[in-house]
Amino acid sequence: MSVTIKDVAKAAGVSVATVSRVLNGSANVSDAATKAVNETIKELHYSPNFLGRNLRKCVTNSILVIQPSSEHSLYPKIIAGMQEEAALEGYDIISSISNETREIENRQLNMLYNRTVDGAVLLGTMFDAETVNALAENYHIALCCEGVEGADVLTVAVDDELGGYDAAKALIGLGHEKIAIISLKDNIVSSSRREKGFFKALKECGIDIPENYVYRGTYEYQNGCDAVKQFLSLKDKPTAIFAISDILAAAAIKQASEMGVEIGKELAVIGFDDITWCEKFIPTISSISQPCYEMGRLVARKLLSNIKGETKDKGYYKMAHKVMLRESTGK
Amino acid sequence: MSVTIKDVAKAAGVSVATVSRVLNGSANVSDAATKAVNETIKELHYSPNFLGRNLRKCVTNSILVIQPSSEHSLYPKIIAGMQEEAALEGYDIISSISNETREIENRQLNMLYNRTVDGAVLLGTMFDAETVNALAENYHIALCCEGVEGADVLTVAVDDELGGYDAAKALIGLGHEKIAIISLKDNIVSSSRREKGFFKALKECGIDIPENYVYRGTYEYQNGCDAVKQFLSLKDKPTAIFAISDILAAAAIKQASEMGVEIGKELAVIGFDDITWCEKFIPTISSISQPCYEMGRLVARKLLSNIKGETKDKGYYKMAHKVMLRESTGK
DNA sequence: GTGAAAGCGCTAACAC
DNA sequence: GTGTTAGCGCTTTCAC
Repeated sequence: MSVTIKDVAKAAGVSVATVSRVLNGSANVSDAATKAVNETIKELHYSPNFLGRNLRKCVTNSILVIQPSSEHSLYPKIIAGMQEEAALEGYDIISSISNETREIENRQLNMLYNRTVDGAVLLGTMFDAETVNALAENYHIALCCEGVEGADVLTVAVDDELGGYDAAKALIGLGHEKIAIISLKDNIVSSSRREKGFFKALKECGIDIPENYVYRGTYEYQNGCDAVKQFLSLKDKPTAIFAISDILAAAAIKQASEMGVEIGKELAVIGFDDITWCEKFIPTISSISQPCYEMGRLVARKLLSNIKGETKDKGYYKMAHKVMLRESTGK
Repeated sequence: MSVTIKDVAKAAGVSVATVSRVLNGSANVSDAATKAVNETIKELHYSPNFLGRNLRKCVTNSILVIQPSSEHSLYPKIIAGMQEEAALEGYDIISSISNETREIENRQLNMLYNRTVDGAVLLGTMFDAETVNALAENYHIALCCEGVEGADVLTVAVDDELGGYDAAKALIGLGHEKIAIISLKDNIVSSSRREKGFFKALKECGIDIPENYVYRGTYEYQNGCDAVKQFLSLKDKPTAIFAISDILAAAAIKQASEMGVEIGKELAVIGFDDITWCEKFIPTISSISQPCYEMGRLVARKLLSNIKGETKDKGYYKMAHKVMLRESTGK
């Protein structure tokens, strides 16, 4: 059906080996042969079948990235960084979405098992340390954005604890002492670290918050609304809120606004991640910024280096975050 | 290095053919053999190498989807729909981002040329009709979300013209007559159709708008701001704006708010696409909703049917949109 | 019900 | 500088 290397060889009057050599720019091929082959390739619209090539070479030149969710606007930026870096080595990045489902995630990892890709990057995984470690034992994988507690796997992420710490410090620095937090019920590494850093900062500054200043739910937008409803129903209302994600921060802001609270004046809100909408929102949202693009580049570079066998890097790389203060925390 | 079908055959005491039969559930294999093979597979942690399988079968069971941009929040929903539908047929969806660059898009289409995927869906392409047609001639491709004028290729999209028409009608229905539009300078099919529909509605209702009620720029957020600055600097200001994308609508709203205009009262704004943030924004944004998930499902189903050779469908499927009225157009 | 063997398209020894 | 050939891992006829 489709034109193969054999067809090209025949039409160009050379052997398949020569065609292959031209294709791969390897070894010595006479100018005449090179020209003949290249012309024939164009004429016949030949494109090498990578299934054959990859099978033979035992590489695919592509790596998979699995996104747990499609709604998280950091991921595309990370992937863009990976793409840029991977392209330098002739690698493609292909991505898929697991919908935070272990079953789907595993199905997608099949590409790793069945050698359709050379490696995989998990932007947050549903697997536990044991599973991830076993995976890393046999394949080239890396975690990005979200580590796994106890995993001994190449990881690139911000220092979430320090991020949470800095968020709290920023609020304290603005004079707040009644600070509430919107966090997660589930024990997600990044968020529990952010929470940990938050409390560490409070403790350092001698600030003690009541239990009902802590709301734990899910990442869902609605949870941010519910949290604020709880906070604003208290007789002693908080004057500031740290939300462990921007979506929750946006929800908190919207809910508070609807309840007539002036954001940035009566109530300060800071989020985490610094998604694009933070500076498009009304008011603009303060946040902790992750260097997504750089994270993507780094994780790709490290993983590729592992794949190429140059290293067997299982390091945990902590990237520097930035505190972005905007209208939601006052001016 | 890694365990192959041969290893399994040897360990299980059968031939590779039998292992293959068990793997594919094909033909008759004795219970004993089946059991032996399955057990050996588990023991050896065997996973078939798809490069071999795919090469042999001339299929990859995966289709590629190319996103022009990573910032468009409709795409993930469309892809989710595709994934769901494709899974039914045992197909994987893998995606990549072209950054609206023809060169990158073409590089990613290599996966199609070199048979790494069985087909591709383009969520808006930088290619012209001729190129797209040539592509469709030799490969299985489909367009989704964004058609190409003059292309004879399987396409799934909303009726953009009708969408623009309905948006204008909605504003007119709310009593507006001074209606401005934020559109694109570039001749992108979807936006020019939206614009066309907009003007059609105006004409039908005998409404004539001055030239400076029309702002044409890019998809960039900043353009929405600039547009509003222009509109609000006029002595005869518009009372309503139709933005051909939600990002531009959000920008318009933010800019107008900052200039002290009360959205929904003094100025109505309606966007297009109905991205998630429309109902999270302050105020919530009216928009024209696209049935993303369904579009993804349909395009996957149709493309797969083409791939399977059941059809050679080059139809243009128009999906029904919905008008979502929210706070930005008044209550 | 099972095995032997051909061959998918390609690359890389090896020989000349 | 070039051709011949083995073989990557797999499926599938074709015998038996």
